[in-house]
Amino acid sequence: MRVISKSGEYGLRALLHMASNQDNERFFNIREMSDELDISFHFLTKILQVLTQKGILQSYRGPNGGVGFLKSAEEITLAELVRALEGDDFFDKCLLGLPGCGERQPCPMHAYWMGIRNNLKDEFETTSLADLGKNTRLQHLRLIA
Amino acid sequence: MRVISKSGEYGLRALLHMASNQDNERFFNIREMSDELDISFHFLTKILQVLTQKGILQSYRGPNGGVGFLKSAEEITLAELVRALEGDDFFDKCLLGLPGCGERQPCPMHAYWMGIRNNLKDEFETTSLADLGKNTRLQHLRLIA
DNA sequence: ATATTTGCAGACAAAATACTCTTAATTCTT
DNA sequence: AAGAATTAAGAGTATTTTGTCTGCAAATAT
Repeated sequence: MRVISKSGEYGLRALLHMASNQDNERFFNIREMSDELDISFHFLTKILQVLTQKGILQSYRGPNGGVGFLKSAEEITLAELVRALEGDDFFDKCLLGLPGCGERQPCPMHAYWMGIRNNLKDEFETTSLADLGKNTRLQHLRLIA
Repeated sequence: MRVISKSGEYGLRALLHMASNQDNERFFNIREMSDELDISFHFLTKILQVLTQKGILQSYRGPNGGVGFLKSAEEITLAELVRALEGDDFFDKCLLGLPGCGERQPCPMHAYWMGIRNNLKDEFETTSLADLGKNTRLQHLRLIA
């Protein structure tokens, strides 16, 4: 079940890394992160750029530059992040890929799938990056292979 | 949420189409299906070939040839079909794509994601193609755009 | 038998995704 | 003011996925 794309995985990992740090206000050097997480620097840069454009991160250039949370990690839900990384329709897509699938013109999987999908959405909507980050730190969970 | 690939979508749609037919024993002409479902003939052929190789379908060549269920649609679970289409590890993959993620070396999302994943697996495991097909037929649900 | 219809198999092409490289813009340091 | 460090932006490359084409193999019909 590849729920998210490779760039989605990378973005999520990077932000979990940031959120697992004690200091939530801190700016993170992208090069350091790409080294630690073993993700291509330029590729990660691009992914984080998107998150900056979408108002989840802020960035500064120059020496000691980097990226940091714009909102606090408590206010960023997993759902919001995933939507930013994978597209706004992430939680609305038809399992069979049929355009315009919905209550009016449901596919055979629609009702069934909507239940599962909404469940996931609720879960992701009520989970903050801070939660996941704190857990990561306290339990020393790994973000690398 | 792109849970399944394009070829997975096509395979699922084709088999739902077959399962929604009254006659479960029938053989279906691939060309007719590709026309009705608006899927590339050769591409669909390839997808169904895989299902034939995996023992879900059987096929016959020649005039009036086609593909039909090997087991009855009652015995084919959605989980089995999706595994055949998307790979056996479909319900086991790490959300962050980390190899070897598991109880011993969990990623930050592991426990969380495992819950959601297993839920989906249970749902898919207890849903048969026949169920979905019957529903499709009785409610005239659409399998095309 | 021969021709026709169908699925099988593999090569090829196009599109999407993943990744790399180069240059520009910004910030800091001295 | 000059230079170094860092992110932004965009072009370019590689890999994977998706889709097409051509010929072969099997079954049927005549």
